[in-house]
Amino acid sequence: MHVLLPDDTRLELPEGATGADAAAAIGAGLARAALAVKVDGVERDLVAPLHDGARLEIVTPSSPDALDLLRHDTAHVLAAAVIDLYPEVRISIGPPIENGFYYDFEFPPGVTISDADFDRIEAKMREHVKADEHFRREDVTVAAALERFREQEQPYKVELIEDLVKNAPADDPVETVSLYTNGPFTDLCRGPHGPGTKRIRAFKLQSVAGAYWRGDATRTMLTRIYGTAFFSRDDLKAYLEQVEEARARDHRRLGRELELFQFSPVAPGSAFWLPNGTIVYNLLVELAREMNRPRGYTEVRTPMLYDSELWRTSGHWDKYRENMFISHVEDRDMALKPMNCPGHAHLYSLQRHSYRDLPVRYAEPGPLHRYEPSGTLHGLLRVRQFVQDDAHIFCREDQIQDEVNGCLELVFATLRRFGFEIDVELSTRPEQRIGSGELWDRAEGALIEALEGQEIAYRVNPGDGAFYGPKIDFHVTDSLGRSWQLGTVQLDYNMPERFGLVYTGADNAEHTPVMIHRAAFGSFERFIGILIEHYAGEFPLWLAPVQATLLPISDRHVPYANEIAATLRDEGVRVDVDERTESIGRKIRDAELRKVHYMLVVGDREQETGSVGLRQHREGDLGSLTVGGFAERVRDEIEQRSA
RNA sequence: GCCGGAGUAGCUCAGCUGGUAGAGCACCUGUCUUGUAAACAGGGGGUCAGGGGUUCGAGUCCCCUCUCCGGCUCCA
Repeated sequence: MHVLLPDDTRLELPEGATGADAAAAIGAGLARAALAVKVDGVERDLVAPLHDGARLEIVTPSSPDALDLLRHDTAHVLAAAVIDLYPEVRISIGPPIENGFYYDFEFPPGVTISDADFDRIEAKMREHVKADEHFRREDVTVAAALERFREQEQPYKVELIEDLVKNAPADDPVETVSLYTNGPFTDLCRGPHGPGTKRIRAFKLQSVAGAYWRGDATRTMLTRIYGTAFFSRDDLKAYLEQVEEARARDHRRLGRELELFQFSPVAPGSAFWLPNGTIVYNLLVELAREMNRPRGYTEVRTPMLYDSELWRTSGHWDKYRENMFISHVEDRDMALKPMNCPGHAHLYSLQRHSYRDLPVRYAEPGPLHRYEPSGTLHGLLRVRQFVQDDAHIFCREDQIQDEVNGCLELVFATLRRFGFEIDVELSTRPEQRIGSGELWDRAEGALIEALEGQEIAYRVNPGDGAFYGPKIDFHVTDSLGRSWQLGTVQLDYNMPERFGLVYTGADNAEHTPVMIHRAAFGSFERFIGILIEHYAGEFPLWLAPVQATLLPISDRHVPYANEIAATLRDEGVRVDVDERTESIGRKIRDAELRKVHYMLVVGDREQETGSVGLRQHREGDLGSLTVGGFAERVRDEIEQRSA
């Protein structure tokens, strides 16, 4: 028989040859490196027999999916080690994930695992690795597998098999399942696996966490152990260093170090913005206003606290009440707004509107409150009080196209400034929805037309739209390669209906407007959290709380420093003066640690010539410059407002 | 909210199996008057998250509450 290799060469092999045989036939080095094979594009074990004419690809450590395979192997080794240590443990699933793998266990009552146990577990794992246990596959009948796992009192495995059978398509019923065994440990597993545990050279257990069985909050909480694995110790080390780098950029840490914001137990989930952070915050709010103004938005201010009647009208009382702060006063239920849309819809209804007035575009950078469960709070990225840069557009059907186009343009213009890569996702009609199919066709069509009209590449996320309409989401990738959902544009036929919104048409009849919800930053809180990590705390000049700091050589130069500071402030530069009685070396060091862009050293020389000694963050000494020259340079740089 | 972990000076942390709280940085004072990443000396500062319990004695052991951290569910 023969197989075809990726470069289309034909490889003759004896009947019944395996992937390992094929690798050996190609070369000894490849045979040693081989982990698995891809037969006609499907991953298989190295020891699986090949069929005549198969397209064959040998999976080695340099193959794209090889790390997943290795990590899956490692997850099995973890389970084997845990069973060694806790024979009573119940096992569930253990897949590879983005940067490693996990395995979920149910430990016997009273047993808890913490990272203090990792040494013991890792030592056990190393025994399995050292033994170079081979991964052996067997295909058994469903009945045999069920019996086996029932006997071993592994209810999660039993449930998995039962569901496999239940969920199989009628024309392709599941009759057998595959089991993989390494050493004493057998697991239900689709495979494939590498040849043996010896390939697991560099692994590390990382953390332990609770995880609901099957991600369902009503079911058992299992103990999840996270780990990672690489083909070489160097790769593992590099990865751990990268994790360390991300930790150093943690916005919660930088927020405190740079005196941007703090949190306090007296207001969980709500930031206290310090003066430096407030500067950044206000600059972003101002940017949002500047984006809105020329695009026909008007700013409005609506109440924070509303009678429950409003929330019943909007549907929030049914669908969103658990996320709202509610208080009972004078026999009425009042709730803080978690979103602006109902207030804006109500505001629209307070006035009469003619078709000539539309579109009406309301923006409101005001605080929102959402009751987020305590366990979900996370620095600025998940808070209970925040401000969205959202706006609501009320328009006629025939205006949707232009308005959506305008929103797309605005979101891109806003986010691009920060040096993010932007991915666009279109979410279409969900199972649970309101409105006719025809309405959805129109709404989705309008979004698609806008995206394609502007030649924006997008991914479709079928069924993930809001119940009232389809949406376009904007995801950005930060400097650490992490993805965040920020902006959104949503079409809404529902809210205007519920609020009975109307406009008078050219035909003198009343018509229902369409509502568009849109935001570019999402929330300022989350956006600043992301920005801090994206820039590692080194904001671009236009956003930096302190743009320049005056460093007098000695006390007698302080008056001159203050004089220059006053001049620069007049020019709109944010500047401070280090008046401490400290050495210049010390002042420079502290300014560098504060990540201040420009350090202006002033001593006798500068005072005599009316200049400043310019030093730039990370760049070092740039020589001397006149005060006017520096002011001009900084002003230009600030005006560009670029990342 | 759920599971696990943690909470000691403003920050980072030490404090062995219970025996009366410590370091570095920061802060304050004094001396030095500094030329491109840390001058020197002295000093103040803690109901050991809060409450209850065990004990002759609790930062240390037990229980409850709060907050934070890592996840899960959820989410801008």
